[in-house]
Amino acid sequence: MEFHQLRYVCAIAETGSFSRAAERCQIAQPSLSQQVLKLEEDLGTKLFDRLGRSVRLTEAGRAFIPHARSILEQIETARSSVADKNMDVRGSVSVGAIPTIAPYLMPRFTAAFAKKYPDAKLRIVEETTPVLVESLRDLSLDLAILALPLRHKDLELFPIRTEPLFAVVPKDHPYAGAESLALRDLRGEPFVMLRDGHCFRDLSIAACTHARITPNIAFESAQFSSLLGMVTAGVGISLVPEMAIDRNAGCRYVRISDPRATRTIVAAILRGRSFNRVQTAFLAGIRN
Amino acid sequence: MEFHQLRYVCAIAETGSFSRAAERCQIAQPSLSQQVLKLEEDLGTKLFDRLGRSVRLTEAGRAFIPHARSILEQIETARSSVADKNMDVRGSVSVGAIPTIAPYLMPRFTAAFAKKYPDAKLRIVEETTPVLVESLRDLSLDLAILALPLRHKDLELFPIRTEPLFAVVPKDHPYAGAESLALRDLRGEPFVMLRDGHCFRDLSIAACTHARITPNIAFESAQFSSLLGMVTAGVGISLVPEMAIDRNAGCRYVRISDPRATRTIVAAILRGRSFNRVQTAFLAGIRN
DNA sequence: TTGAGAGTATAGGCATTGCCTATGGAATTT
DNA sequence: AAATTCCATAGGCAATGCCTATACTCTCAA
Repeated sequence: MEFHQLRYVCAIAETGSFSRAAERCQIAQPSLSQQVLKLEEDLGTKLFDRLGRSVRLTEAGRAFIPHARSILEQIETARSSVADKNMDVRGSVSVGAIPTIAPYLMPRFTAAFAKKYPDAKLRIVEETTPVLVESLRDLSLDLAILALPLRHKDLELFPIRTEPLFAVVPKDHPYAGAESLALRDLRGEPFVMLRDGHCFRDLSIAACTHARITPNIAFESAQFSSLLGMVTAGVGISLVPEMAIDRNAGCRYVRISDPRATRTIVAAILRGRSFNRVQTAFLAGIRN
Repeated sequence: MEFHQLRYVCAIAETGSFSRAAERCQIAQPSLSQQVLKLEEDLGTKLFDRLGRSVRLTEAGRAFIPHARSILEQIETARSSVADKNMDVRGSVSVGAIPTIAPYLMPRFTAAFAKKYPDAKLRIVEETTPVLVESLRDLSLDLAILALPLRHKDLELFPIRTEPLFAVVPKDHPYAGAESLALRDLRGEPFVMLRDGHCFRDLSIAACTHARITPNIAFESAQFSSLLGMVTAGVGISLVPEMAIDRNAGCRYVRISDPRATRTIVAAILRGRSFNRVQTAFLAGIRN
């Protein structure tokens, strides 16, 4: 039994003629005749009586045709359900972002995205890189906004942006009015930094090590805003990515001139994943 | 979209692996892989994510699989419904018989048939040959028990029995004690016969004509029993087929020795008709 | 009664399809 | 690091579905 055979027998049942059914199905009449014969052999019974020049359903045929019609209808329903799912703007997307990106990138972007896809279901989580990578792997997250470097071959990465690092200094700091400075200029300064586990801390230390300075870490925290408060209080200076600049705080931001003092933000997905319309739109949107 | 593709994707959904699905479907894994790819191209979306060495349904796949399962189930239901109909002992059969056969053949046979097929639905009608032939043609009858000669190419005939003709004479007739007689011996005798429209009348007259006698028809009726009454009363003699012999009547039956003085009874169906189990059984039964 | 027309069935040919085996590529396990 | 496992690709081939041509039968009109 094949689908085209079902289409042919239904066409015969509707038109009352092999020839007209063949026209409707856009095949030659002998081809249709052969396929009907084949189906009848497969089922072990005649579906049509050939009475001279007219054709009539047999009892078995009358029993069969409603099933055949239903199957063909369900094929269309199956196609539609897949097409709908594929184009559904009511889909969901789960996105993770690391804490040094989430508060600066996600609010504005997700507000704009929700406006564009009002029926989409967004789920945003803020976690560290290892946690987010694991969630991508177990498929509880569709997308993660991370920072390089990453060494996961099973992830497919889409660059979003590369931003310079800035030194945050107290208002009365000698470098407060400088247009830029080199990392080596910060040798001997006390630092306030994110604690272990944050990839930005690793990035900062890597940049310092490359500039041959060993940062004296006077204070650690889990969020930039705490760090900024400490800088304002004169406890020490810090490094932040450009997106974390807060113009209203009592600090000054000075661009780091070292060419390697940058952070590349990426969107990461698990390699091999297929996405629905909403997920695809989110990924496309956040890259622009 | 083809049935085998649906079988393959359902097997993957159930086993979680292309390789195990291929085993279950008894085809090589590359063949299954290609068919899944073809279905995905046809639908325009991925049904499965290939994640390293594991496979997982996509959203579109999760939407599709229930439909695919339902379609495959319905295919089996369709097959079953046809097979059931083909083997159903509760089917119906409509049979016609001409008046010179019906009262002698149908009662005993239909009683035996009803005992053998208690759930079958029998419908028996008694009509003349032209009416029965027309009913076969418009499909209101499945089978007709008729007598030769017939000249209908659209009918398929199955011989039941050939029986000799008998002369019916009064008890005190000179031939009453004869073992047999030739038709020519009846020249000059008055006849009582069935009226026009009955094929047995045509048969009788044809036999007489062939024997070179012109029967003097003193009385006509529509049934043998009336004819028998007239013979008993001495109004004339008659011809009857063997099956119409009534041993309890006040007449004597003498076999006609002319070799052409016979009647062949046949079961007739419309050429090209397919039959259900009950109709097939009836036809087979009445031929034995 | 005869010939034309209409409809289904058969025959043979051919492009396409579904399956095969062999093997490549990548991930996972030992 | 090597072996194993799983899916994907490649090339070959038998089976299939369609084609055209035509046979056969029935119906209709002259």
